[in-house]
Amino acid sequence: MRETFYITTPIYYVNDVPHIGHAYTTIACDALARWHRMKGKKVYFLTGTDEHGEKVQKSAARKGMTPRELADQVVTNFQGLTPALSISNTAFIRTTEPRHYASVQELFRKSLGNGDIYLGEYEGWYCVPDEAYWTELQLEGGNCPTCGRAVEKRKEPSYFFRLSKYQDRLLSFYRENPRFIRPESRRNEVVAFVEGGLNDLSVSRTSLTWGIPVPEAPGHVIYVWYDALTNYLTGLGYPSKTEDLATFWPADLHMVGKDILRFHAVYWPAFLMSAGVAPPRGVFAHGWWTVEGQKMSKSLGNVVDPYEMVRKYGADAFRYFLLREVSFGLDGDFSEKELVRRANSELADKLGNLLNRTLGMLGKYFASVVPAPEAEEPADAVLSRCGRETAAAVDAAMEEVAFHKALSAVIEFVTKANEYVQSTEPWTLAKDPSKRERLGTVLYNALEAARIASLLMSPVTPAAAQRMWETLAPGAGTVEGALLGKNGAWGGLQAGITLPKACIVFPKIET
RNA sequence: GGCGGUGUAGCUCAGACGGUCAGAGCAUGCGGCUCAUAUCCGCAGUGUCCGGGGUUCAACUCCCUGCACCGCCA
Repeated sequence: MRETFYITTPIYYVNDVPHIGHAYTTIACDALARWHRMKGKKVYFLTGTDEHGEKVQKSAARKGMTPRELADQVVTNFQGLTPALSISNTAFIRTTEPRHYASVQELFRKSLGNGDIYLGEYEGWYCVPDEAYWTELQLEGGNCPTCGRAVEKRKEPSYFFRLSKYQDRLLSFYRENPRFIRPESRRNEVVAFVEGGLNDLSVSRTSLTWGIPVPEAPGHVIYVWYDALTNYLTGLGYPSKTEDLATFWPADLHMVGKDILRFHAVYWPAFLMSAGVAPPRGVFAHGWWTVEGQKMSKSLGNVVDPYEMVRKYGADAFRYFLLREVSFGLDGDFSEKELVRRANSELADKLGNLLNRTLGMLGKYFASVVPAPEAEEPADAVLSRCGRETAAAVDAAMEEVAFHKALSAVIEFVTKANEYVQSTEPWTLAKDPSKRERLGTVLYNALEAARIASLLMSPVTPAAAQRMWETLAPGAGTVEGALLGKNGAWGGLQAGITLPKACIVFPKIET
């Protein structure tokens, strides 16, 4: 097992307003980061913002600000996601930072130096009023797709990256690293795309001013993807030979939405190969959300605001729903009714109630002091085995980035634990003084199941898991500091300690 | 137009190498418990496994074909 884990979100375009898509990617990364930390790895988790380009420049001009002033103002929309969604990122990068300029220019120089970047001419359909280029395909009825006005063919000098040269190297890279692109179906698409041949890529513009200057080429500004993708390297300190860079590069996983898979799975490794830097180990393309059965769009006014969801339901329930509802990688439908249903039925009624009902009996029958487990009966063995198997199943699921599988395994285990309580009937045992040892054993096992479950849930519902953890393991530190190997073993619940009489971890959401 | 994928209970989906594979969850109906956040547990279903051919002793599972939907590319 590798001892380190470097995971990234895409950098979000600062001109956008955060929506469920941003939240989704970030939450998925956070759950993985937390999981790998729990396995004892050193984790670096990077997120940030993309702040250059046409749109920022124009928005700023409209507001009478410099692009940088605007960026400084709106970057907080994304930085605020960290506390709101309980995100545990290591760092937050902005492409307007001087260190990023140095990083991009250095990478650019490398490819310029070996001839992979050359000066050519970019030609496209230009909309004068919008100051934007469009490709033949993007045009609508021969006109600008955003304003509908006529476009004209224009040329400008541009630096190109010799992407065409990398077709074979990319294909063999995919072959040698079958898990580089996931899920499988997306991998096939990318391979087919590359097999179809690659065109050289325009990586600079003279029609743009808000961006990173091409070194020694006045008037040229580095264009979108070359600038944006490089953030993953800058975040670790590139081009300085920092300890972080040595420790964490190549990245283990770039988490992306399916719309930007190609840039990450084709362009990015090619840029790196050219510059003599190792390509990342993995890219995972996740799906999109519809909202209440409809496509999410500004014009429909159904854009889901993550801040509002957190205000209404709490970060844990929101995170849980996003990762539980769909097979990770596929599209899903976001429905508040479904969110509430899942949170109430699975988090409150099954998981929360397992803990609370058991604490109630512990208070009543043992003055809240945890008894030591005595002679093991078959039902106990079944439960503890299930606990161990669940931990292994969650581990396997997280390795394949299948959050839905991990979570359904935990809920299944919790259901088994509730069945265990139901079938052992501690309330009946309590009426017979000769069954006191058995009663103690049953309650111990039920509490232990809740403790294991809280640990396994912690990457997805960190705040609630923490409440459970400090209830069941008082003084044992935070759940974030817990290790799966050490704290996840069955029997970790300490006998003799006094626990609270009740603990409502997930209040029911009233509708 | 090219390549790839999907089509299984009302809904969302699982179904390794063809023979207890016809399943789970939700929703629905009925029953049980009482420790608990009116929570938990049990039982019961319903299915032309998209249509049509074929291979086989045997196909939801393999092959061909038709239809529908989706993705990527052009």
